Amino acid sequence: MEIRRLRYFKTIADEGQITRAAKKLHIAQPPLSQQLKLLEEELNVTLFERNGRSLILTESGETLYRKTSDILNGIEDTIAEVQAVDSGVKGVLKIGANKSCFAYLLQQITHIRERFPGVQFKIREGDTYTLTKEIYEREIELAIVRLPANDTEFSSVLIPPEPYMFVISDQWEGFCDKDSVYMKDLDGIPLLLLHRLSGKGQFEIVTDEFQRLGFNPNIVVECPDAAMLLSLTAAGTGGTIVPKSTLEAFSQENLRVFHLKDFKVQAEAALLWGKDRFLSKPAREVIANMEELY
Amino acid sequence: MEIRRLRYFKTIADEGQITRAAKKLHIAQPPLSQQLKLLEEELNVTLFERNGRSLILTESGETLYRKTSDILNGIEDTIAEVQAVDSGVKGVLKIGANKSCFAYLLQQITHIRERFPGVQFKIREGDTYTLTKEIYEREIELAIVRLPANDTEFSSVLIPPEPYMFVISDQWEGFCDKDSVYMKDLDGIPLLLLHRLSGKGQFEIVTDEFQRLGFNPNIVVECPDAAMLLSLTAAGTGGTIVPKSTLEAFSQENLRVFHLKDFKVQAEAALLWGKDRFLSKPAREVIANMEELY
DNA sequence: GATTTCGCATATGATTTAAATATGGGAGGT
DNA sequence: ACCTCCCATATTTAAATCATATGCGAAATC
Repeated sequence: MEIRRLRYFKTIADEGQITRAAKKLHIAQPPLSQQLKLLEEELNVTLFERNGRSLILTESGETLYRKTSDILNGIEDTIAEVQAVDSGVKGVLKIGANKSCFAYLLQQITHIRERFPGVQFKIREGDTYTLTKEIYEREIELAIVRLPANDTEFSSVLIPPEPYMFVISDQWEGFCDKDSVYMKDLDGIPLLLLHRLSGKGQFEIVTDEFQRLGFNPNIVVECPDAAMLLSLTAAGTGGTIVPKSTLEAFSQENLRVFHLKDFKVQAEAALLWGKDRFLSKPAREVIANMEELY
Repeated sequence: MEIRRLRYFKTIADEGQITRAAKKLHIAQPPLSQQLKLLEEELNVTLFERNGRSLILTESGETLYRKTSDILNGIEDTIAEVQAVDSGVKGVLKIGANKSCFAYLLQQITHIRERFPGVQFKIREGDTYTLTKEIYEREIELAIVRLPANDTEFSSVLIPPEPYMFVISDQWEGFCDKDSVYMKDLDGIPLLLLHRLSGKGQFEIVTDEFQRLGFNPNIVVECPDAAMLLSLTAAGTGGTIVPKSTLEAFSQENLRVFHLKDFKVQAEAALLWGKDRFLSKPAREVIANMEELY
């Protein structure tokens, strides 16, 4: 049973006449008579009682008529929904980010919510390795992660490097009173560092930098979660080194923040997605927005 | 959006491959590729992400896929239901009858319930005039009525005439003790007669018969409802004259029944339906059954 | 009651649409 | 590097749909 036939049938039933229905459908009368006949033959059912010039629905016809509206409306709704999803008006954006990149994620979510208020978000958190794997397995479309990352299978928008900041509790006694420090000032301070679950990451970058300057850092905590790290820091466990934007996302009370004057390495992050992957409208919008911003 | 396309789409999604889907659909691969493309163009949406030889549903595609089953099932169910209604397996038989013809109606309902257990009944009760009007207005398909009736607009199956019976309460004192009586025996007995709301009917037939024999009946009740009539009779109000079958339908306690030896007129009834009207399967079955029986 | 009007049905030719065959190209697998 | 598998395009063939012309019967009008 083709939908055109159903639509024809409904119009005939509505108009109570083939001729009038044909006009409404912008076709000639004979093909409409023919299509009705074909529908009846296909269903092997008499749909209209023809008596002279009057058409009256049979019981089978009534039955079909009652269902027809549901079917046609269902199809129209489906088309509308599919197009809404495609246009990004509706849908789910599955996106991941490192905790330390949460500030960027926050920014993009805000942006998408303005452009496409109907879009839902499924957010994954994890280290760069985990998230790239999840892109590969299509569990997420996009990820905002700290570099380095395997970029042979991913396209990316680079986010401008941002400085690492040193953070320590404002209750910490005997620390310098300016707003920037040198690496040597950290000597002896217990350090809490971000640690990735696998692969080379910031932990290695920071420790390498210490080694370059000839220090041997006193690392007391390695933690993969930036929010936890800052919480521990605020509690006075020690000092930590995090990218600047991380501080914006997880702003915490009782923290003092310092520039690190001779810490040359900067935190690099990027928005990643699968090479040649189909991307939803919201995903494309995030990419476009990132490219414009950075 | 044509259903064929939807079916094709669903098959492709199920099989995850155009080639395999084409085999399942018993068509060649190229037209299937083409139809998928046309569907995408029609919706202006990308349904599958094509990457080399793999087809993966996009979010829009997923959305469409989820709805497609509902739509296709809905259509199949509808077809099945329409055909069921047409074949009489399901449906509503709208039928009317005089109260005095209720025995025939009972018989036919029993018959249809055996043949088509799914059929529902809408029963109208009324006098012949009312019921023929209801046929004309399509409120009922069939009517079993006492004659005479306007037969220019109706087709009919005649039911063999049946004798009128005289009925009186068994509490009635001083009445004859045989099982048949003559009209003259009714002289003086208060009579309760069926009366139609309009047109000429049994009331006139019975009174005419009395006049033919030179009696002047003592009519104390005129009532259009046979069941009420018999109830009044059982209560000892008087005697009544009804067709034999009526007694079978509304069998009542405490009644004595007599043949009327010199009452020549017999009760005539018929099954009526609109000339050239479309009739449902159950209606046609009732007609066939009636024709066979009588 | 004759005539006109209206609406459905059929027939035939034209147009559009779908399917089949043949073929090319790109991604995986060997 | 080769072969295999699968999708896409091009072209031809078949089928379905539509339009035009026309006939027929029932209602409406005079």
